Amino acid sequence: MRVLQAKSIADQVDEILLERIRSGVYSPGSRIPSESELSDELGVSRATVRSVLAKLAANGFVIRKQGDGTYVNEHVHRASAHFGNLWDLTELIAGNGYNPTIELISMTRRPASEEESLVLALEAGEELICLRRLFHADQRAVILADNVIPISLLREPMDNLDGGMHIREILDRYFHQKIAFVLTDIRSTVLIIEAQKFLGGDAGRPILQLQTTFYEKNNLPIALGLNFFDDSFLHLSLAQAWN
Amino acid sequence: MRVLQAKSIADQVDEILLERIRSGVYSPGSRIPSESELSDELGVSRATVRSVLAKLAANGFVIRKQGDGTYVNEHVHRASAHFGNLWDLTELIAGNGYNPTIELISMTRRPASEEESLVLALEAGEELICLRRLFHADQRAVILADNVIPISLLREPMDNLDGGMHIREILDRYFHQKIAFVLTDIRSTVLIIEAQKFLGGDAGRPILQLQTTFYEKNNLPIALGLNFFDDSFLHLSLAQAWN
DNA sequence: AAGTGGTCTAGACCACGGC
DNA sequence: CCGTGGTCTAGACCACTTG
Repeated sequence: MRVLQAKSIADQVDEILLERIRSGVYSPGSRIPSESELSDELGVSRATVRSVLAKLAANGFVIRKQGDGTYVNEHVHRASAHFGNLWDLTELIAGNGYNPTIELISMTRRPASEEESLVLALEAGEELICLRRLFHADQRAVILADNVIPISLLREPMDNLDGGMHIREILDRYFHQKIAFVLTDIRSTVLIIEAQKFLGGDAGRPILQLQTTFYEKNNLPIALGLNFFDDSFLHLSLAQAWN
Repeated sequence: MRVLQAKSIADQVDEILLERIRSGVYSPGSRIPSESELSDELGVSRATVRSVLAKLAANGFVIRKQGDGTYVNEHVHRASAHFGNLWDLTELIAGNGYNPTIELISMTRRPASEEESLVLALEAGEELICLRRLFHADQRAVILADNVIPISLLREPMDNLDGGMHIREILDRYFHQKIAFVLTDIRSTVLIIEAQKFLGGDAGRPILQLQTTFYEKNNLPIALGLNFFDDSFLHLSLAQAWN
């Protein structure tokens, strides 16, 4: 009996193939079965197999060669991030080979700054909920993540907040908002004292800063993220297929 | 008479829709015609229209709402980079609203370092061709780009090299290599004196560093890139759709 | 020549949202 | 209810690579 909603056929095929790649059933550098063979074996149409392989290729897991076959990419394991989840910090930590945990530092409220009001399209003085969390990779603090959300969007009481939730889950559960798309600015900055308290090491050293704006489907901004990212320990590495 | 190879139907549809979005025929925030209407108007199947709309949505140009319609995303103009071309520096400069130009600083040859030999899978002491180029945004130097390629891959004399060529074109024309996929590490560092000579400003200030490894279709590394990126002037901003 | 991936079509059914 | 996008199918033809 299924507890959760059934997944789409394509998602199931995606999981099967990724599992085979990760477990080595399809070994690095080797050729995997053809589209026709996979569609026969899995009992789905070739179009469905193709849509999955296209996604895997775009993320660099496989390399496709017309007239030849589809091969497992042996270098993609170096990548820590993939398209569509650049702002998923737990996956980023896991992609670096560490076990991610999230620690809730504080949850406060304060009026929005001028810049925040502008970006979030708020009236002057509207209040924000500020979430400060610390992401650990195997016990080591690596990302300080601040998120701010207008309090006017709050729909459910935020008692007993589980700090380990993904920002997407928090927005869904307490604000009834679904993320439609995301803009991420990647910047280089120096580690400020306030962040150094959490991340340790030398203040003033170069560090990555990820500034994220979350939008819902009607193009309205619903939240901001400001992440200080210790890239001396964690690598931000992107795989991209050509075409 | 066509001079170049005919483009695929999907690519043509892609160009048409992007042009309509950019020119405002489909104005920001408005709903564009449905899949059926587009397939009727353009004389292509709905599946083809869908594949194009899926690509546009993944890059944030449009937002799709089941049961409602497809809308032009009014915020995507802030993005300067899109998936699949993070390493395309001229597009990145253009995405920031500047006119990109490339200046060839030097072309030299030297033996590979130990690390380079490792990454490029070379024998000890093999020689590299080193290309140093400076990317300008409206006359202002913004990216110092070094590329190294094993000399053993060279297939054509590199006389009269056009420094303005894309690295992909250089690899194709002079080395007969086609890029299959790319790994890019994004790091934060401080501006070293050697790069400061070209980029100006204060040495020691934080700066982005993009380290790229280029692979051909057989999983063999063919080139490296090391880009110093002045993000105090140019923004690295990525748009991502949620699903 | 045979087999692969690349492209495209026509049509079916479903899930969702606005009217 | 109707129209929208989401999913999936079966099949055709093409372009390319390899033996």
